[in-house]
Amino acid sequence: MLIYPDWSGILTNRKVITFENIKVACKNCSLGTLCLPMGLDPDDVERLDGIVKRGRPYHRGDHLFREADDFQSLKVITSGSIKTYTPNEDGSEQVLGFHLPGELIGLDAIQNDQHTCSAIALETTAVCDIPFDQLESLSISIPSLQRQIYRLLSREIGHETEMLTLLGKKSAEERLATFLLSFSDRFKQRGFSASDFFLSMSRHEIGNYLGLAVETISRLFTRFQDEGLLQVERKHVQLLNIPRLQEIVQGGQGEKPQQRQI
Amino acid sequence: MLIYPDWSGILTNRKVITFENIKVACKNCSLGTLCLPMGLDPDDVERLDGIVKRGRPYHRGDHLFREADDFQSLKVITSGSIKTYTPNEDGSEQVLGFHLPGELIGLDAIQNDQHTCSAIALETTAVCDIPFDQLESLSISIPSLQRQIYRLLSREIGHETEMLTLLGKKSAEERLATFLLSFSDRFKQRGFSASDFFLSMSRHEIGNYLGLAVETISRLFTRFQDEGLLQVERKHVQLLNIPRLQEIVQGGQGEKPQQRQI
DNA sequence: CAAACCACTTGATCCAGCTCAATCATTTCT
DNA sequence: AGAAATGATTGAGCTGGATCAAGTGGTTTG
Repeated sequence: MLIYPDWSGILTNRKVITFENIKVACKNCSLGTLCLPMGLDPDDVERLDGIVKRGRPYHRGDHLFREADDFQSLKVITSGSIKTYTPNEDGSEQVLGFHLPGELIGLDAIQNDQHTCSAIALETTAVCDIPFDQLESLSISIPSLQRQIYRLLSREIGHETEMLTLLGKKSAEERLATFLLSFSDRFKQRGFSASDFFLSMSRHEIGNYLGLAVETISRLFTRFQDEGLLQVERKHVQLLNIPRLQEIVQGGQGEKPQQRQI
Repeated sequence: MLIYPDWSGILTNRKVITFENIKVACKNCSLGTLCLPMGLDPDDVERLDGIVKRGRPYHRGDHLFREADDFQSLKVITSGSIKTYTPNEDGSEQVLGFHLPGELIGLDAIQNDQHTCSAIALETTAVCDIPFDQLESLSISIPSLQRQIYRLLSREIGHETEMLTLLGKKSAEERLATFLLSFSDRFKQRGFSASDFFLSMSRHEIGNYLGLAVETISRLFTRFQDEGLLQVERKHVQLLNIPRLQEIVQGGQGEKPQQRQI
């Protein structure tokens, strides 16, 4: 599924090639408009290319990094998908996000040069590695890159802010609808169908992410299907009534304005 | 309460002084170790001083900015306290945070040069204004400042991540204990008592922030008081058993590890 | 190809926290 | 000072979603 790099040359045994050295060309990458180089001029993208590395692809269940690992580089997903989560003291975890191609992960680790969450591949996944110290140096000499990094960090804050509202105020129904439409939008942005896609994560992980029990997720899928909003079979989802889902996200039917505070 | 600037000279009418022009000296500020200049060397702090402005103080209920306002500058609180929140379509709101002296607000606005939340003073509050375009320029010539901004943005992401776990997984009791200990720590960092302080926000706002009803907050305060964990009267809180509150934050009594996923 | 396992679904029951409602206390307004 | 509005507390009852339990189908393993 999704955009896929061509590993054929690499996987033949003509020659041993260290993955570390594979040259990546942001300028040819289809993710250009979503990814870090977005809005940079061609010369600067060239310089960025100089520090970006592509590593070996990850398989389902492989970790990109774990909480408390030293922070070396930001990762940009180029294909596949990633789950980030924080392991809690007890064996449980909080899922923080699901990440698609073009998205940057590891931003939380800049603070202390140490990862504060873990990242695991949900399917076969390729990433670009951007060593952060080099990115930092480069951003001193490329103001538009510096600006871009500020914006990306700020965007991440904005995303998390939206999640706070989701978890603080929304009903189970609203949460799942929001979740589905988020994927719909993101797939669309990436040139895929907005209404027919595969979710790479389990019901359990969806529930964890949305602050709901697995059973609730399962029941909601059934309910949405019964109401003709979607068709779901295992990980395959087809949205049949996006406008109605959008209504649900807006607060479903009966609003109730809250009294002001202060 | 808290650190207070001396306005006496300004408020006399010897001379009209525009507040915009008041020179701020980060190097003399008691918040140095908490605030933006943290870790910069003295020369660089001097240059930062060149762009920092102090405006007129805000009174309870005044807005520092509102959602959708153009983004001009980051704000650092120097005294008082601020609530940030996102107004929802209907009249309700989601409280995003409560901010104390030394804390930076407006970081979410960098993304689109537009504020995505509103900020309102909970009491008389003074702030420093840091015009962001100037900060950005300055950070190109001061690498350690650039680094500091990256870290602050990353730290904000980390905070919000913790809130996601709070809202996604914790019980009402755990949420309020976390909330109280967060203030305890932050007051302590600022040189105030860790166990005796005033909360400047209403029960309603606490509830909104923690994803709980007002009544739940009220009942929990009563319960905690009955259990001897704290003494509360209106906005005045005295923590009597911080270790026990810490236990509650850790998950109270009976843990229950969750099954792994994947 | 069976056996074991796992993800998911569905049903039944339970309960933490919400909602509704009444009372008080405090602040603000006239 | 008295009235009105706002904020906080407390009680009673309700409910959305959790938990517990059982069953189903898909997938992996030996």
